[in-house]
This record gives sequence, C-alpha cells and structure tokens, in this order.
Amino acid sequence: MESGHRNRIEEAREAHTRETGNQLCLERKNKTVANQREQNMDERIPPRMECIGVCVEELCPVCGDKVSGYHYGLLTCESCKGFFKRTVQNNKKYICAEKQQCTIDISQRKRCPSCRFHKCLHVGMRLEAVRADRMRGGRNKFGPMYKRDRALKQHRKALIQAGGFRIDSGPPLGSSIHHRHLRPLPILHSNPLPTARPPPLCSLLPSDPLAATQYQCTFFSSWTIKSEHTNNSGAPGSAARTHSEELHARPFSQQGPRMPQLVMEFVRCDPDELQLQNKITARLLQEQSGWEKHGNPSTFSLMCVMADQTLFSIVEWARTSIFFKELKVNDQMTLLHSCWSEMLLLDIISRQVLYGKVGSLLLVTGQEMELSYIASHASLTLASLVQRGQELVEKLHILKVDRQEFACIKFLILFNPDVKQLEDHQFIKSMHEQVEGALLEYTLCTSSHLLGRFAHLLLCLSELRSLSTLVEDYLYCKHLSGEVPCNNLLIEMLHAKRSWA
DNA sequence: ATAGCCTTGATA
DNA sequence: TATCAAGGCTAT
Repeated sequence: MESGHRNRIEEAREAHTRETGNQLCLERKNKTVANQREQNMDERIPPRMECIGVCVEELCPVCGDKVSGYHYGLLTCESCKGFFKRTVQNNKKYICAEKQQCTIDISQRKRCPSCRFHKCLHVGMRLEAVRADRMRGGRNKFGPMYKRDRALKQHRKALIQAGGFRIDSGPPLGSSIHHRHLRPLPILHSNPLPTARPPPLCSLLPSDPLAATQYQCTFFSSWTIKSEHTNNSGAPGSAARTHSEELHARPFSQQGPRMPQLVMEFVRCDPDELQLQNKITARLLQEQSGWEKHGNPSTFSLMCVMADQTLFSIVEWARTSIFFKELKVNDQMTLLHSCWSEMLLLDIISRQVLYGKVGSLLLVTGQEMELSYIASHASLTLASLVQRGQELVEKLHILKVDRQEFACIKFLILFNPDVKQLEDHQFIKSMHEQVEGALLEYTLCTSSHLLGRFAHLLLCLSELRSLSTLVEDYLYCKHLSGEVPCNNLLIEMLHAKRSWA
C-alpha cells in the first residue's frame, strides 16, 4: 500500500515533469526510470525476445496468446500470468457452469475462469511461485529452471533448423500416419525435439541416482522446506495443526478439500500431456523418413512406435520421480522391467478417462481412432483386449478418477513390493505403504463414501494388472512373429521379464 | 475482472 | 550493472 502510494507520487511527479518540461527538477532515480522507459521503447524489448529464443513464435500453453516471458514456472502470456496471480493471491474459487471441459483460447479465455485456472495448473503453472509475502522484484528458486528451459529451447531450435522441419507449421504427420482411420493431429504449440536412436534402459538410468537430480529434486526438499506460497489467510484451525499435519495436508487450490502433500508431489512429477504429445509426434515424424523407403507401416507398427516412445517417457518420469530416484540402478531397472506393461496400459487408460471421448481411442499423439474400426478390423485377441480396456475405462470414468488419483496409482504400480530380486525390498515396501496411505487419505478427503472409493480403485488396479499380463503375452506373440518393430525399448521390456522366468 | 504496462530487486 | 520475473497500477 505504501509502495503503491509512493508510485503514485512518482508518477505524478513524472507527469508534472513531462508537462512542465523541467528536466532539472528530476531526481537521479527518475532519470534512470525515464532512461529505462526509453530503452523499453526502442531496443530493450527486441533483445529480450531474442533472449527468449524460439518463444517469438511460441504460444501461451493456456490460451495460445503471445508469450511474454516466464511466469510462475513456464512461458505464458501476460494475461494468463495476471489471471493466475489474481486467482492465487486472492484465493479465488471458481465453479464451471458446464462440465469442466471448456475450451480456453484467446477469444474464450474470459468465459470460464474455472477451466482457465485448471488449465493453468495442468500445463504446469506453479502455485508456489506466487509469493505469499507479495514481495516485488528479485528472483526465485525457478531461475535455474528457466535458464535450463531456455537453453533447451535454443538447442531444439538449432536441431529443428538443422533438420529442416517443424511440426506446427509444416504439413501434419505425413500421409503415412495420417491416412486411414486416424483423425488429424491437433495444432501443436511447441517445437519438439527429435530424439536419437533408442538407447537401452540401463543407459537411460543414471549410474548414480543422485546425478539425476535436476529441477524436480525439490520433491524431498518440499517435505522440509516450506513452500514460498503459504496460505496466510488465517484459516480456522490452521494454527492448531501439528507439524505432521502440515506436511501431509495443505490447502488445495480451488476445490476445498485438503490434498496430502505427497499427492501434490506425485501430480507435480506427472509429465505434461501436451509436451508428451509433441515429443512423441516428433519422434514419429523422424521415423517417417525410414517408412518412406520401405512403404507405409501397418497400424500395428505405428502403435508399437507410440508404445515404445511412451515407455521412454515412463522411464524418464520414473528416473526423476520422488523416492524412485533414490534407489540403486539395479532396483530401478528391476522395477521398471516388472511394471512396464501396467504403466503403459495405465497411461493409455488414464488418457481416455481424463481426456477421451466415447466411441474413440485417444492416442498419445492426440489423434483419435474409432473403436468401431478396431472392433471390425483387429484380430479377435486384440479386439477383446481393447474391449476389456474399455470396460476398465468405463469403470474409472464412473468413479470420476482424477489426475491426482492416477498419479498415485502410477506410484503404487511402480513400487510393487511383490517384485522379487530387489536389493532394497524394505524401502520399496515402505514406499508402497506411503503411497497407499496418501491415496487413501486423498480419497477420504474427496469422497463421502469413506473406504468405498479406495477399495474400488484397488479393484481397478487389480484388473489393470491382469489385463497387462494379457497385453504382454499378446505383444510377445506378435514379437515372435516379427511384427513388432526392432531395436526398441518395448522389445527390451518384453525380453526382460521372460529372461527371469 | 481483465490485461497491458510499470516498478522492483535479487542474481548472474 | 543489466537482466527479467515477481508484484502493482489502472484504463477498459
């Protein structure tokens, strides 16, 4: 308030100076301000955009407007920055008048603040970047991340320029992917990074788990270091909460119920759907050059490439995730070799539940495939697998399973205490218990049916497990008949489990 | 309430 | 010292 008052005085003084033209009356500070403004007008803004690199063309992941810089964790436009700030600072609560599926773009972003805010969170805007103390200026802990992201974008830009293609302006995934029963790809916002030939799993995991710690290693620290954003509004009872409660239950954005801290961390670990979509699409584009030489690939081969790339993203997710990154590489590999098909299936199923439409299968690339097409063209085995998958999607849909719960289920699958040959079995068992506890706590917070919801989720998990075994068997048969494209992670995974048995 | 522009201030 | 992401101000 005081600073606002001072600003008004300064502005009044500047206005007066402009009017009178009496530059001599200006204080030195005011001269600096004036100089800065002049710089803003001519040279300062363009270099800044240069600095951002590719973001000159990059669009806000929330509404598609022009990006103005990094705000609250990622590149966004000025309006979404302001919207996010207002929402968090003023602890606003919105309710969607529709089904929480409103389109957010430049023209419609004002229409539904609820969906806009959800999208802000979904694309990765960080609540904790909004300062509780409202202090201006300076830098926060995200600085290094912004720097890395900038470097990465520059690197991508260089690669894309060298490769001579881009995905968001060029033709959509060539006819080979595009034709037949797939709907066109949606507009993709950022320039994806084509990856090199798939390396084996062991080379994807760091030899020293601690070496993998980059930005996301704040997971553990968040257990001990209080987040920048704390609710100081003096909610009733907050003062009486114990330290343990403080760690496990924090006010959760707009919904009202308290979300266990651990669940929040799990959600934070979750890769962004759009980024994943871009990455895998880029990989498919790269594969395309190979296909052009050998004719169009079968739909099944395409699905294998998508599955393979999804596996890479799963490994990447696990590698940088809370608890998992603390494990020895051998245990990391054992766990991943053990759960890959469940993770893959969960990835597909959660996409249908969270974003999919009835009657079609939403692929990781954002394309849609008609279920009726699958039913009529796939083999009996595959059609029945898809059918069982759909039934599970339906169950989870009825339960209205949300991102938070899916994030927990991923960790439940990953830390499977029933896996043999683990060096640190005790740690994995205790992690599994912690995840289960967090999920239970979350379901108790969000559901009025007490243990019913939690039990239903565990039943679905059990169904997922049995289905994944069938999927593995099916894929292994296809592999034996030479239909699974070679040199990939999918095949490594298929072999890994068989070699134990 | 929104969104564009302005001020601030820790850090590289 | 320049940078740039925070918060602030204000016309719409």
